[in-house]
Amino acid sequence: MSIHLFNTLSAKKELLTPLSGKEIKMYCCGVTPYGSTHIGHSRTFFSYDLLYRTLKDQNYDVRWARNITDVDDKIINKANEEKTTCANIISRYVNEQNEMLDIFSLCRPQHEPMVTENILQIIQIIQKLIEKNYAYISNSGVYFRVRKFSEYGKLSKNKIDDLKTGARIEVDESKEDALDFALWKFAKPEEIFWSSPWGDGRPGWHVECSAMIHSIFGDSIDIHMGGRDLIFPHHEAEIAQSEAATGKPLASIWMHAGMVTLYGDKMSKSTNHYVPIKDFLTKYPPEVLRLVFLSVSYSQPLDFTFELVDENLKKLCKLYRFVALVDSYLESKNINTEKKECAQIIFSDLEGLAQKMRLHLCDDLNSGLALATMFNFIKTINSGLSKLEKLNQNLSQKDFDILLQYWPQFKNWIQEALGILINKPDEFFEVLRKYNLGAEISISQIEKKIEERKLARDNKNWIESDRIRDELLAQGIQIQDTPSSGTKWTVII
RNA sequence: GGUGCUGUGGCGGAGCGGCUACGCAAACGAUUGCAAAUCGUUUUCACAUCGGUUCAAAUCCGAUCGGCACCUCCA
Repeated sequence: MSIHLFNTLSAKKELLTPLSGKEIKMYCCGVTPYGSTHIGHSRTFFSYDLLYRTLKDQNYDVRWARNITDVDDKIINKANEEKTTCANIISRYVNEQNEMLDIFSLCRPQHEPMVTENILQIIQIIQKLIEKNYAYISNSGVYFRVRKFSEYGKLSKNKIDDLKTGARIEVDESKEDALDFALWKFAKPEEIFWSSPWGDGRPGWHVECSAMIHSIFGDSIDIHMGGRDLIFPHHEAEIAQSEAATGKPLASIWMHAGMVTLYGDKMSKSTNHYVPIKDFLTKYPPEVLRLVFLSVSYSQPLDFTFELVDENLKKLCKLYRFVALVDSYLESKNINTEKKECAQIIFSDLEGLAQKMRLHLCDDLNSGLALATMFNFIKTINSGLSKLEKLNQNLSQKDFDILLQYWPQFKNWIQEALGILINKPDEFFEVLRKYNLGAEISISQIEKKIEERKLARDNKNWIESDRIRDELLAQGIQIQDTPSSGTKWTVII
């Protein structure tokens, strides 16, 4: 199956054609670890994850790198603020990020380069740019000569002269042009620094990514991805540096994940308007956030609200209920032998379901349509099973065979490809119960109550049976009597 | 000011030339001891406005009016 991806560079959806064979070289911009990871960051990380999973699912041999910017003004500022070392700040937030990745089951790249591990490569690139006259040394650092790179602006579609008139950049007397950006910043007193042929200092932000890409992958990669806000100047600068140095295109496809707003305004660390991941996880199970992001296309902006999360929690419950239902059909096949076998085949679509969903994922990661396909399937099956119940008939042998062959396979696929439905339904509802109730009522207590209620119901003592149900309801537990598999419970959302 | 994205039913959100997206919410019915879940039906012209292209436009083009992002560090 061919994969089409929207390329910011060409502003078109393009067929993915790897530079070599089935190998994909992919680089994604990571974060600067100076503050708590928030929902906005995680959205971008979820987008990377979806791309990676889709490529893997299509049997590409993906080599993936995501950097950690461990040298930056903000880290230095934060360290000074807290009177601690940069290393402390970095390890604190890198750990936090890694915890987040684990909690959300986000795939990890094979390479997680740090700037400080790549100083040599950075110096080499800058050296090359100086030799080619693309860079110059001033009294505050080494700068890239933007006007010499004629294609500057090709990613963001900005024209150099438009930028200049609109720029609000502080005029730095030592720069030849206000647009020129730093490749190497000379060290101020008591700042961390490395030696270079031009003087002690540290690398500029943009050059780090170029250097890490070149040291891991070489001159060109297949896919470069990052948040939308990095298009300009970061990615534009990366293109300028790398392509000026090598004369080859840096990346074939440039992908950008949409920004997350919080009740209408952009989530951002600098404006202190954000929901930290830690806070989110005190209220909701992690899988819900994945569904929130899967429901909307990765490139579009997303307005995060708790109403939206609640809606997705309901959707997730619906998905898990369905899994539980189908599982029960597969497990209890031989129980109701007295029932007649149904002549109609209900599960015939199951065989091609994953493939249909794949088709959407391969179309610029259209996870929303993939999910819609799944929901359509659920409706068809529920409708079929509902008729079956009405006629008091059993699943056909053919259906059972289809289930046996394709259902475990499908569940496995959706876990791998979309990263959802990774728990057993019982476990999921148990996790939800903990979120809603803390430790007030245990599963064994719930089950005891259900047992008591069953006794009352058997005696047609409806008053007692309803009393027990209301009691559980007050504790957030919803009872469900099923015709064939007894009484079940779920959590009220 | 420049650049890019965007305006879809009560809400979120796909679709981007002809086909009920999907989900949530609401109402009624079936089912149920009553519920829940599930199924069925409904929520009258859903596609910002005005022009144009076309046999056909939410979808393409133009204009107008909104919203967001970037042009300074940002995922």
